[in-house]
Amino acid sequence: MRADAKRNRAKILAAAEEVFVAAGSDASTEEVARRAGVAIGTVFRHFPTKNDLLAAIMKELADRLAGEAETLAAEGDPATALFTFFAGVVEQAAGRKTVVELLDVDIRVDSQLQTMRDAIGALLTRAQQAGAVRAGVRLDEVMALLTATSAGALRAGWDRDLRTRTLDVVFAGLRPR
Amino acid sequence: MRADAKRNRAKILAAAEEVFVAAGSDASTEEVARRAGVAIGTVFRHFPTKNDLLAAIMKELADRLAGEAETLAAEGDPATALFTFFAGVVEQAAGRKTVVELLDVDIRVDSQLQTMRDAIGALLTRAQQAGAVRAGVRLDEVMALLTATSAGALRAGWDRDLRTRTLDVVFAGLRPR
Amino acid sequence: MRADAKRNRAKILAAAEEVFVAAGSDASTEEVARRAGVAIGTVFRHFPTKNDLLAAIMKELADRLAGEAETLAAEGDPATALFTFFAGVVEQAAGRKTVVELLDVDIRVDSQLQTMRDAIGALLTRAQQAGAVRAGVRLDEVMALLTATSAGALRAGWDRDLRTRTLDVVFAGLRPR
Amino acid sequence: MRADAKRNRAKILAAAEEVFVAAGSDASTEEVARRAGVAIGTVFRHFPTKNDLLAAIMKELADRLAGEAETLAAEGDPATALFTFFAGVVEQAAGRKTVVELLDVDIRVDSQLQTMRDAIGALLTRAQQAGAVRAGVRLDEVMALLTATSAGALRAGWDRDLRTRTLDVVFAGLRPR
DNA sequence: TATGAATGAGGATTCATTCAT
DNA sequence: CATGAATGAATCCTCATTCAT
Repeated sequence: MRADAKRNRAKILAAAEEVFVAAGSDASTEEVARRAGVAIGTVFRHFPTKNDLLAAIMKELADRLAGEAETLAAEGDPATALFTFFAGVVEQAAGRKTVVELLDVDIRVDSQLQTMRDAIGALLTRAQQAGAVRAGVRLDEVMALLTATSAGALRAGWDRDLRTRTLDVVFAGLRPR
Repeated sequence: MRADAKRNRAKILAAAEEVFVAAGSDASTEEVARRAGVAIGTVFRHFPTKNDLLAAIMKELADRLAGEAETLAAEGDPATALFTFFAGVVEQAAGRKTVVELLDVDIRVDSQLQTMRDAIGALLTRAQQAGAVRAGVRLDEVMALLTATSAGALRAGWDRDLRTRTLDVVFAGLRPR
Repeated sequence: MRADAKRNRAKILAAAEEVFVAAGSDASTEEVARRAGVAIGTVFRHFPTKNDLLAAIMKELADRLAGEAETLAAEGDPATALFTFFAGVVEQAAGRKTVVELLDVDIRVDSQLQTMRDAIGALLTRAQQAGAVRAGVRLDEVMALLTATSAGALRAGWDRDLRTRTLDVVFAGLRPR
Repeated sequence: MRADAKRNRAKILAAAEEVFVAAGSDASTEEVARRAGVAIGTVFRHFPTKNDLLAAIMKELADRLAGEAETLAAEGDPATALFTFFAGVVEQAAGRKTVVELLDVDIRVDSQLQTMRDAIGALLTRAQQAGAVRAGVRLDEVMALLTATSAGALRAGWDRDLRTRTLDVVFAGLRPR
């Protein structure tokens, strides 16, 4: 791929994230093109269908989150890393920096997203080994809570205080009694 | 309003709930009319815009939930009523019996929904008085968790086991240490 | 169907015939709407896809031709009726009064067009019984020649003289030696 | 023109014939480029518009047919050469080996195609001199019948038997009584 | 009031053509 | 000269909304 094409691809992805986060996944592809500063044809050259574009955003997001989770698993304090990660994701959602709406679609099914699940799974295991999370908790419900609260923060527009208080409850629920 | 008009209004609301729950809020108004057995013009006579129709469904839902909450507040065990209610809402969402997607839109703003908030607030207060919920927990985060988990159950299609395990965490987080 | 709707349907069909004959079957549906004096949505309400519209024109044409053939079979001179009909079809094609382009699509397959085939078959049989057409000639090649010459007259714009001379050859080929 | 450019031109023409015959003349130029193994820009460098490309194919076809006709005129039996040529063209059309769709566009107008007309004219003259074709038959209707039956064989997909029977009628019509 | 036909803006997608690399 | 990315007009189709019947 040529340099300018790669640059455009990135611009389109960035614009798409903004647009779809702001207006939901039925915002128009035209709007994405406008925000990216390219013609509509360019969007479709890079992503042959609108769905491909949405999938690409999802993949990007999953990769980014997986990276963050892996870093924390490698470097962070096992007792707090999961909570740090969790809060960070919700924070990003609230800041419209990510596309949480897409998180709850097929997240357990799509093999492309397995990496992210694995990374978060590692955080969970380490937190449990450190005694920071109850042994009975499984990855499934952690993912469920993560997507649910991220989506809430994003769509319902929870303010900072509400986010904190809500996560307090969730984290308390995860900790051993 | 004439009797047949009132009957039509009810038919339309019922059809709209079915349709929007089944196909998301961008199902067509035509589809609602078809399911209700009326012509499209009749739908728009009762609800001048599609948004009005969605709002009416939301109101209906809020009223129904408020009723359930009030009943539980009046008759239920203060220590468990909130949890019972909470689980019931999530269960309805999972069973597509309600329109949770709409719950997180303006739920604190819309004065029409105040009643529901109040009813749930009463459940919370009583649970705290009974020592079943930590004193520091506020209604805002309870609502946040309720909408977030309901939406998750609905959209992401959590199965019964996952719903239970997820709510276990939330409820543990609400209880005193 | 309401009276105005029926009127519009007819206007659309007429416009479509004109447009598709003039510009080929990839003329735009917009153009048809414009020519019919209705909005684009009206065209699609009557014919949900462009293909449905093309099919409807074809059906209309087939019905009209079947009617003409039946009339001639009932009333005309057996020895000349087939030739009269044949020449009439080619003449209509030349006058852009019909949509010959569509004739050669699936004409033997589509059951809706069977009627027309049958009517022309009757003409052929009677012509053979009257000794005006060789016994060995089958309906298939008559249809083939009919569509081929009609399409030629339409698309290649044969003038009157050329049409006559071309049909002279064909008719001579059909007659007994 | 450089050697590689000439080679590209040929590759493009060959690919275009394949593509347009297979998918009709509204196949995309991209598809032609892909089949030719060149970039889209190269196609447009050689043929500034899609129409130019179609015209070039037509010219090629006309030249090839003219060649065949000339060979037959020089070497063949005058009494059968025209029929042989005629049947050969229809056969090629049926075998998708040529682009008959284009034959009926401006075939009398375009001076580039005069050669082909002349060659077929020679076949006709010789056939008439040999007494194999009626004296009154003119080149125009022979061309008309040729294009009409070729187009029919191509587009309507006449099978071998139907082609034979149809040409039998045409040839009978051309012969003296 | 109910009906359902008409409207027309909007949206996804395609493709001939241009032009920077 | 070749490449292939970018352009943007054009096309099919959908759907909220209006309005004649």
